[in-house]
Amino acid sequence: MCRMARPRKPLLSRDRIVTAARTLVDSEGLAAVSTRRLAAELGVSGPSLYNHFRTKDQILEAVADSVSAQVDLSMFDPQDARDWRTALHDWAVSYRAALREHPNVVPVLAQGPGRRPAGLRLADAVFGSMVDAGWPPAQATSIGALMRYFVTGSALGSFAGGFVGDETAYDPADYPHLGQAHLLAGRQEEIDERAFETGLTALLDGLTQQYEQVAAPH
Amino acid sequence: MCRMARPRKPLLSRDRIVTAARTLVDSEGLAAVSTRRLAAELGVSGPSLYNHFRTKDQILEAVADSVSAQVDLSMFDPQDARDWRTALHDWAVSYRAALREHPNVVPVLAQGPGRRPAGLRLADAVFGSMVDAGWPPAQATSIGALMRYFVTGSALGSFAGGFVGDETAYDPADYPHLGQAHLLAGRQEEIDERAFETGLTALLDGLTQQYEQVAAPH
DNA sequence: ACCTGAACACCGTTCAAGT
DNA sequence: ACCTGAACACCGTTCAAGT
Repeated sequence: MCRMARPRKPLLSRDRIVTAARTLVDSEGLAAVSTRRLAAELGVSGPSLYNHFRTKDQILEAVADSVSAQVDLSMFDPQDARDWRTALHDWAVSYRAALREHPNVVPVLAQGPGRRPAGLRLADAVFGSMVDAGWPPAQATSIGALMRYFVTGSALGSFAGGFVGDETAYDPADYPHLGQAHLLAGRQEEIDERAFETGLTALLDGLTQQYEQVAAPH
Repeated sequence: MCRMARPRKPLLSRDRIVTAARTLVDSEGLAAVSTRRLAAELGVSGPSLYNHFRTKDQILEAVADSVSAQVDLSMFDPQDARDWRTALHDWAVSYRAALREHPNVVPVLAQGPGRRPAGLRLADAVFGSMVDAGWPPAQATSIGALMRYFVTGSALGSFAGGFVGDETAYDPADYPHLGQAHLLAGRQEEIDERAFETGLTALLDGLTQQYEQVAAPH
């Protein structure tokens, strides 16, 4: 009578599902992620996923959070010697690099609210570090927000990638200043990188100016 | 024998479809836009849309472009007296306002490449104006890109909206600095607005510093 | 507890047929 | 040219059934 079932350990776990979903969205895009396709990738039937997640959207949220979790936050550790400006710069670079490794996930990450644990950890670390550096709390909140705007915006859509390489694509009558625009297409990585660095430097320079007026070093 | 058909004028047009799609996405979100639903809203059957657009995605692209078209560009007119910094500021404000009126469209707008006519007109106007103001072309390109990053990022996901209003939501053990975070939920509009203005000012302050070094006033 | 197949109410898109 | 209904190959999700 010893027929207690359950030696057969579970085929699925939240972790296995998230990993498979991230792999799929990385390689084939958001549109390729259907519950049936994802389940097939995992060797199970579609409805099985619903034992681990309530909806497909929650799977994608978990994927987004797993990307946020890859952002380095060590520069905000209290024992780290970096000043706030350097810490913010290094964080932004690490943040963007993490998103650029999973560009197809960025729309989910950028749009969904920050209810995800790893997203909250980001917000907590930058806020705490800025306050510790002497920024008033309201300003520290703004800094977390505006850095997020800039980094997700830069990771979301390539600017240069939007141009086509065809020399005849931009009629001077319509776009008088885009005569060289077709040249952007071939160097999009470089151009987006430079724009990101230019913007980040400007942002930090501007914040440094504000800091001198409002901050109270503790 | 005078039976030439076609007095019955077309029921649909690209314009009517785009307007209906924009209304639908504004009121019920991107997910509510299906070809069948959109067609029903227009009083026709689903496949009719394919006489005017090749795919549903192209309908959404056209919606995105119609939003870009609402961005004011008059501050870049050569006869406008505003200096480059003021023009850039006013443009960013108008740009963000247009996106905020159609928040559900922003993911499409931010992600899709800038092949859309109105999107190209934006890029053309800001690039031309910055070059005219004395910025080297490579820098003018960067400015167009980084402003787009910041504005679309700020319109895409509310920062403050990501927090819940529940006081017990953020365990201090997990998020030591988010003790007041639940207060953000009630004032998200104000907080996002302030973060946008703070970031924009920092960006323009920083660019002004760079301008003094690199630009050659003509 | 966790997985399955069947089923429901949807999708985007194609196509032959009508006017 | 422009619209239709029927059809194809899909969707997300629920649910009763199995172990």
